[in-house]
Amino acid sequence: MPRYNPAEIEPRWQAYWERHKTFATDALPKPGQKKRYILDMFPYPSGDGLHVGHPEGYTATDIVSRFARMRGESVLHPMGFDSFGLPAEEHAIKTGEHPRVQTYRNIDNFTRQLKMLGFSYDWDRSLATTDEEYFRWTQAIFLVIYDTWFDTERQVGRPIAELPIPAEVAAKGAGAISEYQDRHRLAYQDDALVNWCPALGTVLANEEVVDGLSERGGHPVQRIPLRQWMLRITAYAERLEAGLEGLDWPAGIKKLQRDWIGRSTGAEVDFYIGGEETFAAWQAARRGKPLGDTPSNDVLRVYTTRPDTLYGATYMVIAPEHPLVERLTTQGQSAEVVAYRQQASFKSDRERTEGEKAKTGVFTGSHAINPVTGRPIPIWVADYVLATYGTGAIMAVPAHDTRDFEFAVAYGLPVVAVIEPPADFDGRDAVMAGQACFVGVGKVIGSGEFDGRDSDEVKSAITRRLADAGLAREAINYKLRDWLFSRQRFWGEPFPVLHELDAAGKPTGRKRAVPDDQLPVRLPELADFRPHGRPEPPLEKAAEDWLYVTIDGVRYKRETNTMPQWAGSCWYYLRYIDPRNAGRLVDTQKERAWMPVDLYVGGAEHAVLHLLYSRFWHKVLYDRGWVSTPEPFGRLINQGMILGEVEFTGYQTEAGDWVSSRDVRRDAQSNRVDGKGNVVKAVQVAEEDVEKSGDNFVLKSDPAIRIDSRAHKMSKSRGNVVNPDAVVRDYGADSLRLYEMFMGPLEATKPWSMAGVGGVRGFLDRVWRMIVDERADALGLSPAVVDEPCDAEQARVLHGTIKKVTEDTEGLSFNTAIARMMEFTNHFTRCEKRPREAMEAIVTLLAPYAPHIAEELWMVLRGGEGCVSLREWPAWDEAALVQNEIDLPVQINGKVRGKIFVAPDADEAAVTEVARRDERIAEWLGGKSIVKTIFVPGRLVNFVVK
RNA sequence: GCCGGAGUGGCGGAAUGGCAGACGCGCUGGACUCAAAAUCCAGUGAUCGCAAGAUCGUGUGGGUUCAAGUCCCACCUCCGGUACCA
Repeated sequence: MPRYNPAEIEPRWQAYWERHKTFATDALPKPGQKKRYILDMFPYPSGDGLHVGHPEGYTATDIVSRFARMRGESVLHPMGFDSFGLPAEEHAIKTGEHPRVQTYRNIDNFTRQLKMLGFSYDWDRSLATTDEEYFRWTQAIFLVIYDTWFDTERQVGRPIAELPIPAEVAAKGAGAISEYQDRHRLAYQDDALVNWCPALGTVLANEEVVDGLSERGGHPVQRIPLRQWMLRITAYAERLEAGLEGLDWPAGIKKLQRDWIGRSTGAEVDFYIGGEETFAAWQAARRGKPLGDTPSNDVLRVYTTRPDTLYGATYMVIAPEHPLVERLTTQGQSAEVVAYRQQASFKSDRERTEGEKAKTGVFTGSHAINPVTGRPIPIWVADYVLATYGTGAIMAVPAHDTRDFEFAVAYGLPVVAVIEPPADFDGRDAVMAGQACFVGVGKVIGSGEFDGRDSDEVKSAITRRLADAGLAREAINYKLRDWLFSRQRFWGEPFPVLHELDAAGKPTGRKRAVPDDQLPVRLPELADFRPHGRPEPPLEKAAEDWLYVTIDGVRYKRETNTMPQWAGSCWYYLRYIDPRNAGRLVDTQKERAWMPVDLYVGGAEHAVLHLLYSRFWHKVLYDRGWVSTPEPFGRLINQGMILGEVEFTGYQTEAGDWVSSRDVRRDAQSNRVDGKGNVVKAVQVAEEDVEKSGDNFVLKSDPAIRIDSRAHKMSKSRGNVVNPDAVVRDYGADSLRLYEMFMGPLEATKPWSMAGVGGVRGFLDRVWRMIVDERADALGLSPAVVDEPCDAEQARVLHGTIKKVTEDTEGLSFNTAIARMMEFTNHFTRCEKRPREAMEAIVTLLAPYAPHIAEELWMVLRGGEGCVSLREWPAWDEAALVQNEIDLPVQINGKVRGKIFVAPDADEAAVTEVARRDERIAEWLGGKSIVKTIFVPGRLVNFVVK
């Protein structure tokens, strides 16, 4: 009884592919073949093993890869592991087991699971970011970045040796030059705030801090300044933004990146703070002189995107950290300002910006002069202005900015409208009276010579006028900040940087790169992974012989920070191209041959950071001649999230009485309560106890009780996680693959359904029975499979299926391709005679989707002749698709009233003629006159009657 | 608040402006069986009707069109992201 038995078939074919290296990729694309680089976002090998979300994207790329190979393309389809990361280190702290041990154990498990699913990766190219041969090159790339400065004029990264040194710097000697270079490198050190948790004795990543408390333990977290490595990604803001244009990425992802980069255009304007008496003289002195890069010390410089509202600037605000705060604070205001600044310093950026809190601030006691009105306006300190954006100071225009308006209302500052809202604007009068805020475009008023013009047109006009007067200049700003690149962690790449020490063992401030022949800088062996209780990195605990090195007689201390997890994932796609190259990060010829990535599939959670960081590194490598394409990833697809099975949730009181979900609310303590305020608990309700009533689900036993139905994210705590191992055990890998592709569009969020897995398994069973004789003793062909050609209808189904599956696979519409293969199977299962050519074709079409069963059936059909995975993709015959008669809907006034059988290419006259003869149509037309006939050849005919 | 995405049978979903609900799950009935499972066949949006058939139907309200799930306007709900960037 040769039943379909995936548990036996699948491991056998996996072993076959591995033995024959079926999916090994040549070093270069085969001559004459199109190259296709198809990439998955590689996983972090967590201890929990593969999640069913992983195989979703991996199956999609596997189908595309197998399909491309069958169409004669050279495919590069690799897989690896993003294996640095916090969990392994935490595990080490807890158990004392080295992170490396756990990491590679997890990688082995992931590899086993991925192989179990039959993905056609070239496993010889597999890599892990924790491999020394890999991070040797991560360190080398860091040194390329370290060796690069950004030439703003030419918008290109160049070797630091080419950085022009100003004469006055050069005059001060080697130390000054080196310091000057350090200030211009794309990798530089700066003091930055880190999350230090004294209770845990460790520094935390931002993701580990929730509401100012540590995620684990809930201990308070302080922000303390520490010397950090930064990467100057802001230098590339312009190019990262511009480069998005040509990418075949989802529009939403591009927009997210654009918003993250946050380019805005406007003006920098200098406001005089030297007092009213000297204003005129100052103004005269400024005339005709362009604004310098550093503002003179008698002005407060602001950045604004709304120069058109300058006449309405009634006060100014500076950030609490602004360098001018102390100078601007008068004696009388000092106590208040000092207190306010101190209070603000306790809050993290996140706390300061979260929620729609009331705005707070204090008056400095000083005034600036509005350069266009000549009137003095007060300068306030408020934390709604961020020191890290623009100039850290703003001109406040309460009439035309909601934040400024709120602040002005709170502190009784004047609101002066300088833009008149359009006549049809609702709160027009309130705006004009200074009681509301209007942010739109309108007519400029109260602005001297600019009155009466459109506000958006005045923007540049006013900037030009001020620029002539030496008071402003056009400016571009980005929200993007430089990338804080160091972590105080053990399990990461060490920085290949050495800090020079003087004879006394004190740092001189000078640094040098670790020489290339000394890479990689390996992690030291630590006896103990527990935090040492100081905010410095764990590597400070390393043995002296690791920590200190002498080169050419100079003693150095190693950098002890490590790189963030992003580092390894920034460039892994390049290493796959040439994974064992010991001399270069990637061979130039191979890189030119395979790059860019043609299809990149992964979760939307990486829409911003990973994809932005990778693009940044890639552009630096491009500028420095290491790679040949300006962008790494040509086409990007985000797979949707897979949710747990749909759950029905009801609510019960303590006493066990049902409460309708309509009456359940959250109280102030966020308990669930019923209408009377009694606390209720959520309980799961079985599907069979629930029925639909109107738009809602209700309890069958009591239709007055409404039940919630929803699918939730899979989570351990919810207990709805689906384990791929169990699915493969119960249904087989082909069923898991096929189900995940059949659930719905790749990019959609969709709930899991184990019954649905059973459904596609049923389909594979049917395919099996269509071809295999299940009643025979040995594996052999069903007697229904015959060496005869298809009849006309079979040919139509066959060629229609080839066409649909080909087009849908190309378009990544896997769900509809599978549906079509099901229709094929339904049709041929009903046929007494199943022509061999049709059976061979369906097995070939199925091969990318369910490769194991396809190989097995191919063996049955062809008796072990070759391997279907490498077979040529079938072509369809358009001629087989044409029908000699179709049923054409006949509409009367847009409603289908009948169908007629006509030739597909019948013309309007013929169709009308046949339709009029049709009994039912004639009845509908009876006594009415046809005003108009709409005829769509081959689709329908519509009579408009009166 | 803002920015995305989505609302179609009991459920997942399908539909270049042209027959709404392909395909799958579930359900109902039938065949096979002593019986069950498995398999095969048929049916399955709602309402009315013995039937032929009719009417309604893609979140809501309006509009464009011979024709709207699809296009336009206004709104509602859900999901995801984001948080004072001047």
